[in-house]
Amino acid sequence: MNNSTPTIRSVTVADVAREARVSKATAARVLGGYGVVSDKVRGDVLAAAKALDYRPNELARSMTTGKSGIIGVVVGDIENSFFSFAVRGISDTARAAGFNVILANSGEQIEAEKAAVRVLIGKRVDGLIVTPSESRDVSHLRDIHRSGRPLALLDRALPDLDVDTVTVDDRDAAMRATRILTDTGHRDIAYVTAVDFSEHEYRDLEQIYTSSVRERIEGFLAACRDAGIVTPERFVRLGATKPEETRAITDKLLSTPERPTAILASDSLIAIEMFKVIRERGLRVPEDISLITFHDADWTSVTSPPITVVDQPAYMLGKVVTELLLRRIEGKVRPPERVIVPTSIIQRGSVGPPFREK
Amino acid sequence: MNNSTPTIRSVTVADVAREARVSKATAARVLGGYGVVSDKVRGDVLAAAKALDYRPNELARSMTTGKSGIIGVVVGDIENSFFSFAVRGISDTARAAGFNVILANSGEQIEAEKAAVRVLIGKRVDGLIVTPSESRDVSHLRDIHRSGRPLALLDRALPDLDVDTVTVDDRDAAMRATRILTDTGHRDIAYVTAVDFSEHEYRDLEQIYTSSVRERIEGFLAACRDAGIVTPERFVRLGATKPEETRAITDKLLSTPERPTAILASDSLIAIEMFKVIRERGLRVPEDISLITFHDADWTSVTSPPITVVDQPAYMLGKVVTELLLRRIEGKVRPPERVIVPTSIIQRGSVGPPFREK
DNA sequence: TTCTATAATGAGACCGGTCTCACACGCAAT
DNA sequence: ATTGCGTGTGAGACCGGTCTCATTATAGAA
Repeated sequence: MNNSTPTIRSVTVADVAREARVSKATAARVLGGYGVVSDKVRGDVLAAAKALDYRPNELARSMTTGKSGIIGVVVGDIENSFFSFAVRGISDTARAAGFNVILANSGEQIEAEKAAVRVLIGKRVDGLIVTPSESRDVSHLRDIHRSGRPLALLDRALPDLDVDTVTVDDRDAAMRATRILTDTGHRDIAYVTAVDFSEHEYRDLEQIYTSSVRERIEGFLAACRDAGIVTPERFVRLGATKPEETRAITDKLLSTPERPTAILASDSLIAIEMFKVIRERGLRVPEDISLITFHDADWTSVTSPPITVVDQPAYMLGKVVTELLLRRIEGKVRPPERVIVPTSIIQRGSVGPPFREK
Repeated sequence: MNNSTPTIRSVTVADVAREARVSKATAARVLGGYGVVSDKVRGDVLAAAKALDYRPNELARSMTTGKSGIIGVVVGDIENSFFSFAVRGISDTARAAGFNVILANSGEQIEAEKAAVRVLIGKRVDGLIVTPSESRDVSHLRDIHRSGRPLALLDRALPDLDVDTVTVDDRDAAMRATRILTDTGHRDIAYVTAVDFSEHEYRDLEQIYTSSVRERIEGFLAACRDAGIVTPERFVRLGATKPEETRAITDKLLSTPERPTAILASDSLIAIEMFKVIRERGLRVPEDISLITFHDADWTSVTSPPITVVDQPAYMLGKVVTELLLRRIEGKVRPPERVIVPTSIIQRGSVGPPFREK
């Protein structure tokens, strides 16, 4: 009697076969649902399986078939509700197709991303969905692709990597959001984004290795220039990766006498922190400062005033990227697709004309 | 040249062994990091592995060892930020111990929960963390436990199932929150919760099969009775599982002339919807109606006024339950633990004396 | 009746690792 | 010179499925 290890050896096809008095091959046929078997034998095997409470070992099944039924997902930050929704879209779509999802968080660190990819490849996932945190180092992604395992990119495009990609119209969305601000009369607009960077100051686009971040800055700057604003980049701030960083950036931004009269935040985590700082400083939105943020997070509709947002269809993004990946897993050979999902702007109450005592 | 199937057969230990001119067993020894090998051979094998870009097949490894390095997690609703945080706590703790996580969403449906458990068992996860949606039907959980696979329960206890369990002090938390309301003078307090139920009316505790929901109702009713409120159950509402349901409940609750003067919401998803309805009806918080909710969701601190909440340490809950599970996976034999994590109440501005034109 | 096509079943290889066991070799003790 | 022991290596079974191929039984055709 071995009670040190309580693990009971699980029931295998061989056990069922023995119980049903048929060969392992035959039992496997009915249990695996392939090949042909007579109705009588099928009944016997099924009865034996039920009696023994047989549960197929998916691992062993995966070994031979080479398919694991698992999709690996690497996102930048699950805590960000934009990603939560995307992941929900991925999970739902995958599950509907009979796939499971292993989720890994890269924390936007390239090394963590590489490690996650390695682990998932080791687990022989049937395909990967990645939110690449950098466009400089894509060797690990190229490896996936080369190994024949389907790869699809979410939210961020990689110019060097020609695979299925689903993004939103970041550049355009940033332009439209900025235009709302300039049309209302703003000339001093801050753009605050989360790209990992030691300094908060922006120098030029060459610093930015994340496509979505870059395109949004481009769009922001373009719209500003269209409106005749001279050096719009003076109010671009990077590195709002954590609440404390965002707070520091916001504090500094609002402390100068020629502070911006409007802010465009690149995600809702940044915006909520900025909103808190704004309120703590006794400033009013939109009378003292206007605010627009990317992502229609739940909180944006319950503040006073509610916040004008760029609504990114995150769930849809996840759904579409998964559909693309699944098609490729099914072996359809076709040129890689680059889908750009349109965004819309939900105008609420956080934008007003600039306040400026002259 | 075979370009119909781009899948390149992956490099195996046998390939590496051949390249390094050693036996498969020896190559496996250095690659797997077990047994003894001479330094020379180790070098040869490692060089061959690097040259061939060998990646171990975790699936095959799991087959023989019986361990998959995966923890299965079944939660009620990932969209709920309480669970997001808990899952984050689980993921972080698991990853730190070298485990991966497969996440499944039950949507609080017992059948989906059973299906998820079956799939995860099939994948031979090393252990499971489940948020049981019902206490009536626990056969599938008992099966896990019986199969020798460690199981730990999150957020909800099961009286019949003696396994590691981590919950919060739901009853006590509900009492404390209610007492804040009664101390401020409220006599007509609504309690709105999310348990799946066709009707919204509450009859008795026998209806409730989810421990946390039940304990909270108990706590709420007890605190009301302590304050001398006669039939506190008249304002208990069930079935706020979706925004539309919550909206319907809230509308009905606020339409009657003897409407409640305070509300206690069992989660932040319910509370945000109620808050919206309250505002749409032109009611003010806390002048016209007081509001407390479970879970310190981000939005609760940016409304005007900010919302008083029961702060549940969701991340900590996930962390603790994972630690318990990991210990058991490591084979430590010990009696099951039931950990109750304390909550705290964060008083903000959503509670005031009852308004009543008499 | 004999031959052949077809259906049903069994035997065993295989997937890619782990791990047990046997064996060869070298060196110290007897 | 013989025995003994430890170290390093190889051969091959094993995990629990899938799947190919051979074999047998059965029915229909010649």
